[in-house]
Amino acid sequence: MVTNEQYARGDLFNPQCGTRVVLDRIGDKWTALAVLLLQHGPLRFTELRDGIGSVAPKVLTQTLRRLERDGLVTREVFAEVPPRVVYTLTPMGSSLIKPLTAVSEWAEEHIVAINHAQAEYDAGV
Amino acid sequence: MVTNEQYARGDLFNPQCGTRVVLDRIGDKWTALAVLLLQHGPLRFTELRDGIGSVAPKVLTQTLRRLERDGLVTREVFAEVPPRVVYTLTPMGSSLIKPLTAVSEWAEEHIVAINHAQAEYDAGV
DNA sequence: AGTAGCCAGTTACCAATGGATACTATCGGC
DNA sequence: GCCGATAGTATCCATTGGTAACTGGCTACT
Repeated sequence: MVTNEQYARGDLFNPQCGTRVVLDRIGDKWTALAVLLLQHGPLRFTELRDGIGSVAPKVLTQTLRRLERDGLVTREVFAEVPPRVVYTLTPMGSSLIKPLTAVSEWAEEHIVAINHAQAEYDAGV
Repeated sequence: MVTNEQYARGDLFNPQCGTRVVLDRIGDKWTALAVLLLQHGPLRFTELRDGIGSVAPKVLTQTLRRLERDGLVTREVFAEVPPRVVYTLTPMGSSLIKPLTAVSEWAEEHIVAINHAQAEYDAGV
């Protein structure tokens, strides 16, 4: 039975809906973090890599290339030695900061409760 | 060189920061979508599975178990035939809806621009 | 009596994504 | 003529996600 109510949920049930497409894109392991890290200004490849700390260069490259393809960051190469590559948020990329920050703030507020819930669950409550 | 500015970025550079831990958790393939789908009320396993459409039952089970462990959803089993299992957002889970909706709205607003950027990138501009 | 079906999964196996480590190109300095 | 710095590739391994088939308890149909 398909009710009005189901429709009122938005078309999240449709795999083609913008939300789902975008979640597929920014919902991988490092994309959201990379955008958040770039919010205060451009960063170089190594700054991102060392900042994240645990990402393999291959994976960081993939992440940044996808962001570039999606029009969320620009990649500027300076033909110097040693080479310098700078990643910068585009206006569209910057506009994503606000919603991502909302998630980030939620995270900071609830991380303790989440850890607590996990401990209870694991204790077999 | 470590500047004040780097500190002002928040401790996103620290892998233990709440934001990063939470992004690791809800940043997998189906978690955010599952929470969004549950926002209008409880759903059964098959409702989620059929609604998402392309998720394997094994993976959906994993996703829901993680959400339960994190204290974001509750899992109620009714000992009927055929069995009935209902997933419901906890208050903490519900509080995540607002930030996730912010991302969702951003997605709906920018999906066209993203597709456009992709097409340009792929055309080798 | 036998069988088929419903729901909420589980099991076994395969594909795709992510991670660790080593290597490359370029050039200036030692 | 060798080292080091940067921004990556290349190669191989680990972890996650996906596919398809099966389970188990009970009901309904034949």
